[in-house]
Parts: sequence; structure tokens; C-alpha cells
Amino acid sequence: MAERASRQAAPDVPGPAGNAKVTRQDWLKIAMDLLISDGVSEVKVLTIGQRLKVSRSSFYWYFRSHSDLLDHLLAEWERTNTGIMVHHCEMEAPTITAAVCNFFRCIVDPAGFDHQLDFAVREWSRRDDAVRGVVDRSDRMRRDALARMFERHGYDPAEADVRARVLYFQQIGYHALELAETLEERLALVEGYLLVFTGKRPNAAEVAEFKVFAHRLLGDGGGAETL
Amino acid sequence: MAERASRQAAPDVPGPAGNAKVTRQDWLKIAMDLLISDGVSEVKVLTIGQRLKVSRSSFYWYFRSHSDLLDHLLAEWERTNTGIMVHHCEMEAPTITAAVCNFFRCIVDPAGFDHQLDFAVREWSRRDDAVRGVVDRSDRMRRDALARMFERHGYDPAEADVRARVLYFQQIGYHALELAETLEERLALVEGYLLVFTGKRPNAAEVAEFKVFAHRLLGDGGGAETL
DNA sequence: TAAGCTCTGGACATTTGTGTCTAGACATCC
DNA sequence: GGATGTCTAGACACAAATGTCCAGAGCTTA
Repeated sequence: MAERASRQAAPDVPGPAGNAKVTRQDWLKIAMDLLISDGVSEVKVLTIGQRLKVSRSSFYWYFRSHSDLLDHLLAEWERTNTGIMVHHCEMEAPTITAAVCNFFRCIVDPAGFDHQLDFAVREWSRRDDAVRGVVDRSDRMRRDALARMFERHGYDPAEADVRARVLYFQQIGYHALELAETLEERLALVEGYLLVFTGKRPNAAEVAEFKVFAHRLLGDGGGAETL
Repeated sequence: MAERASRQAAPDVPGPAGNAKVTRQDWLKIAMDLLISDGVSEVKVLTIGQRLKVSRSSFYWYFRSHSDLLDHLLAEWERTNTGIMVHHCEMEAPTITAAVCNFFRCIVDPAGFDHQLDFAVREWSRRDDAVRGVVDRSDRMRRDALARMFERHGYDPAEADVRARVLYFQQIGYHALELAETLEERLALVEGYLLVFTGKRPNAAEVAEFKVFAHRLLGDGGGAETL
């Protein structure tokens, strides 16, 4: 028990020692993949072990229990998804439209905000009050970060709050539908969205810069989906 | 087996005959409640039986299997949620803003579109390809009905499609966040929403009529949530 | 009252998943 | 090369859920 705890405290050693076939990170990685693709109810020790071609006993070396694993997944979600979004809201920007473009970047970037993971956690929270508390806190943090972004660019607090809600709500809603739109289809609407979200007409250079960013990330074929 | 099948074909007899403690409808009702509140994974024969204070054997008299029950829940979802929404889109209206108000009615009405049920089914569809097909078909039907609504009021097909997408997408997204807003808070935004969704300023009488409708449904206290 | 039909309870089997225990394989340190 | 520590396999126990089987309770009808 004490050995396991210390092992958990220092899991960053890349090379598995001794007789190790897999690492703690391997278990976490597959678990996160399963959470994203199939939801929390499919995150099973047995399933992950089969994918790793390793017995379940290995799992109990690295983790205290199944719920211990889930705790780490939830923490990882909050750290990445909420952390990344808040960070993008806090980036310096010359105008509010450029600031919203910064926000868009973490949405568009596959390495940024993962909306499938977000929905998996949101679904999970419906059946687990502890998770629900964490999700509510994240929603609050994200909306607050967006509101502060608008306030920094001269909006009064009431309007900033409303615009933050609309912007956040739109993004969550868009992904709820899981549309299979191409990058081009989405980018074509950027100017319109910026006008609605900020009430101000975007600077052409800002928009162009964002589109270059998006293309560089996802390729110029136009057939890439944002996942 | 043949008896069960015939029993399933005529389940509308209200009075339970013979030694009956519960009806087929009782099983379906609790199952639907569980689907709505806790998701498909919590729709368990054991759980429903316990709530009905009846053994699981009773279930297998009325239903062939667990998945037979789920099939009926899915069909019921499509019939009610999608059916009601499409019906409201097809209602006659003097203006496009009045038509959108009609659409709003089924959203606001607790006896109309059930968004908790909608999310439960959407979540279910992520783990079941057959369900996914049904959900995709419903999404298509709803968006098409909305697009036809805009077309009937003079929008060209391309614009009608875009506006249908924005309107549908907004509604799904709004409920994904499960905000606890009061009726008053929501109604205060109706004019703004109508302008955005249609591009036209709404008629004051139409809006007033809708607000009266909403108040009559949900009470004038203003503290009611639409659930 | 007796027969028949409808429905229910309880025992049983099966599946699937978590968690525990112990022997032992394997690299590393001495 | 032997001891040690790290990790894994497999057996076991346990729990929860589905599905099957059959006896029999309790209306209904003759």
C-alpha cells in the first residue's frame, strides 16, 4: 500500500523497470481514450487490460481501485480542457475580436479543447454528484474567464456576462450535435460569428491570421473535421 | 411466446386482469423515468421491479428481453420529442417570427419537447450504432422541418437551411448546459432571439401572446424552471 | 365449485465486472 | 551469481445484472 502510494507520487519515470510490460501512463492513456470515445461506463479495468494485453493484476499495482483511476481522469479533464480554455481567454489581444479569435484557437486545435471529452464528463456528471460539482465549478471558471475577457476590452460587467454566456453556450451547443462539417465550412462563418459575439466588425488581418492558424493545424485539404 | 406477442400488440387495456399487480405501461413508465433522470445504463429490470415492488419475472411476461424494453423507449422518444417538434414547425403562422414562437412553445412546454430525454438518448446513441442511426434521422427530420418553415415564409433554400441550423443548434446547446434560469430570465430575451434567428423584428402582439402562453403553462411566479 | 388463463415469486444458471491473494518471472544491485 | 525489489499471471471470492424455469396464487368463466 505504502509502496503503491509512493509509486503514484512519482509516476514520471518513462522506462518501465524490472519485469514491467506497461506503465501507469499506459493505463491512464487507454482509460482516457475509452472515456472520450465510449463514456465513463466503458472505462473498465478488464477492457483496458485486454487492450494492453496485460492482466488486471497489473492495474492494481498502479492504482488503488477503479474509482481511483476515474478520479485521475476527472482531474486530467479539468486540468486540460478547462485550463486550456481559461488560458486562451487570458491571452493578450489588441481588440475584442482578436481575443475571441484566440478563444476560437483552443476550440479548433485538436491538441486544445477536446469537446468529446467534455461531453463524456458532462454525461458522467449527471450520474455522480461529486463529478457534478467539479463540472459546475469548471463551467463557472470558463464563463468567468470569458466575461473578464470582454471586460478587459471595455464592456461593462453586465454586457460582458451576457456575451460570455452566449459565446460559451454556442460552442458547447455546436459540438453537442456532432456535425461533420469541414474546416472550410466552419471558417466561412467566422466573420459572422465575430460580429454577433462582440457586436463589432472584425479586423480583416485578425481573421486572416486565425484562418492561417486553423489551416496550419488541420491541413489545407478542407476535409478535416475538428473531432 | 405467442401469448406474449399478442399481449404486446394490445397493451391498452387499463384494468389489469387476473393476478396482475402491475401493467406493461407501469414498466414502460418507470423505465422512461429512469432513462430521463439517470441515462440508459440505469434502466435496469431489477431497479424498475424494485420500484414497482414486483419480481423481475413479471417483466419477462410483458417484454421479451431488456433490449425489447429499450427498443420501445427509443420509439417513444422519436414519437414524442421529434414528432412534437416537427408538428410545431408545421403549424400555420402569419409571419416567420410567429412561426418561431410556435417552435418555442414546444420547447417551453413541459408536456412538449423533453430535453433531458433528448440528451439521454443522444448519450445512448454514442454507444449504440442502431440508436445512433435513429438519432441522426431525427436530427435530420427536425432540421428539415425547421428549414421548410423558413422557406414557407419566403427565405430561399440556402438561407433557410442556415437559419434552421442556427435555431436548432442554439436550442440543443442551451439545454446542454442545464442552466437554472427562471422563466422571466428566459422570456426577457425572446425579442432579441427572434431578431437574430429570423433577421426580422418581431410583432409585439405575437411576442406578448407567446409570453402569455408561457406564463399560463409554467405559472406567473417566475421561479419555475422549464426542466 | 371446478377449470382455465394470466400473472408473479423464487430458485437457478450465466455473464461480466471489481477486488484480493500468492507464486513467480525478470531486471538490477551488491 | 545470489538477494532484492518490481511487476504480472492466474486462481479465487464476490456482487450485480440478465434470462429461464416452474410451481402456484388469484381472477374469471362455465
